[in-house]
Amino acid sequence: MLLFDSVQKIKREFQPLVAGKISLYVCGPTVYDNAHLGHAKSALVFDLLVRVLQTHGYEVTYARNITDIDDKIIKKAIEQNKDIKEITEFYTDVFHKEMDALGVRRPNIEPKATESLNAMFELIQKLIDSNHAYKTQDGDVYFDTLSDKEYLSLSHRVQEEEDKLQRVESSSEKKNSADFALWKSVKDNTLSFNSPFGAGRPGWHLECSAMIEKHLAQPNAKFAVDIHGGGADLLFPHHENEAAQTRCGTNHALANYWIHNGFVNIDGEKMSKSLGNSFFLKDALKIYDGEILRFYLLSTHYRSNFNFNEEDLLVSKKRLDKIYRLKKRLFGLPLSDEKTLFQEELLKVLSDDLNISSALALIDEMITNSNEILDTLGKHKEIKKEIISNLSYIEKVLGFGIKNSYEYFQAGIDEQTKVKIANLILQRDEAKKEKNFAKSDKLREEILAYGVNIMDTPQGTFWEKV
RNA sequence: GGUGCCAUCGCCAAGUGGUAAGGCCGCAGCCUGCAAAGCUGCUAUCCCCAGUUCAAAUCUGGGUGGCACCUCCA
Repeated sequence: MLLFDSVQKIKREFQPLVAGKISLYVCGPTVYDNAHLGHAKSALVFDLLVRVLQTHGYEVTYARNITDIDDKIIKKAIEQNKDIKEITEFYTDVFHKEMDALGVRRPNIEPKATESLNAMFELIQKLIDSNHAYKTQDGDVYFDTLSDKEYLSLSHRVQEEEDKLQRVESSSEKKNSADFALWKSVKDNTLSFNSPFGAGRPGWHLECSAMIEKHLAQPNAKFAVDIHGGGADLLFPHHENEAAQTRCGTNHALANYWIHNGFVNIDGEKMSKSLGNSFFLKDALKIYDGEILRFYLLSTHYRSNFNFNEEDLLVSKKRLDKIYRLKKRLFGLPLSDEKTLFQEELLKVLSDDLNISSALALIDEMITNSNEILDTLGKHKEIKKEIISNLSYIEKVLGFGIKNSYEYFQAGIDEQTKVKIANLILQRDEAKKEKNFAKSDKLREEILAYGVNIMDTPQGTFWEKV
């Protein structure tokens, strides 16, 4: 398995810290607003990574945090005159449901900041004890970036000399402009926790380091976890700071491999709250099937920037349709998990830093070959078994084709309409038998008016939602 | 300004030294009462210039054009 390590900037052969096991930590959402397509992309990428690693036989422990302590959450709670917990629980629940719709499996561990405070206190204390952190007169605790010789080694950034020298006169503030808060003292009545460092709130970067120590860290390994992931924008400062905290506060570095996914843009522009062009998942899911969104968002390489547009999304729908049409041709036949060459090749390309384009090309080729065989050798039992096992392999590794194929094609059509369509098809079949094609064509028009397509096959007439 | 990434057919997109995958669209055909679906065939020399090499989309240098991070952000 080759993975591109975004810190070393090369593809590296993956070697786990413990044979057969993998620890993976991914930065999850701050639950103060609806998730957008970018959150979906990130979750999908790591869902795919976990599936591929598991297919290789690794036992993966996957943790993705929920940030439920944050200034933006507090702001929203005040604005809406709601309890903070009400906000965080609501958006956590929405996030879960939306991820389910995308076929993103839940991580094994989903730690929350509010449940990880003791781990954070421990880490802060260690950093203070080792002179990597200091307390200001205001009661804040800062990480001393100058005390970490390797600071900025992750993001390969060069710290400006002026910045370094920019020592602040007042002792109540931080020593260096790059220093970041581990603990922020809070004087108001918003959201505050008691700590050995006084009442306050943790800095954002701290929770990830603390949670990793608490839930995943290998005590005697060189790295706390095998893989740490997140969106490309997190590399600096978030991951840089996490790495510094862990490096200085524990006896190991944070992660052996760093994986960062690319961005989702809309009309060539970055989605952002400030630009007001966020495409929220809840809105996307109203228009498009979750599995189509899954296919679309995964259809280009995870590190590339992704430019969302509806035309390309509809192409993804067509490609997914082809999987389901093949599945429909084999409807009702027993499942099979026979190993095939196709599966071997699929896993091989996905093992090269998740080369999804090559994987999709293999799938299209498999579908075309299978359709051709079914067209010509309709009764070939062994071949059918192979195709079925290939389809279930795609389901397992990529999460495509998980639904019942009839339900997939008829989703969103109510029962009443389904009955009407079925009746019209019966009438049309009668007209066709009588060779009354004028009538049968007229009936077809009526059927198409429901926004569905029909197809005559030797097994009868089927319909699909357009 | 600093750091880094990218530029492949009308569109999306692999390939990163050995002579251009795949999908969409389009065209032609098979199948069909006609369609739809499915199948078959056809469609690019890789932003520009120079260099290295027996050989470059792939390496080097220089352009041009996009983009990201440097502040909360997936």
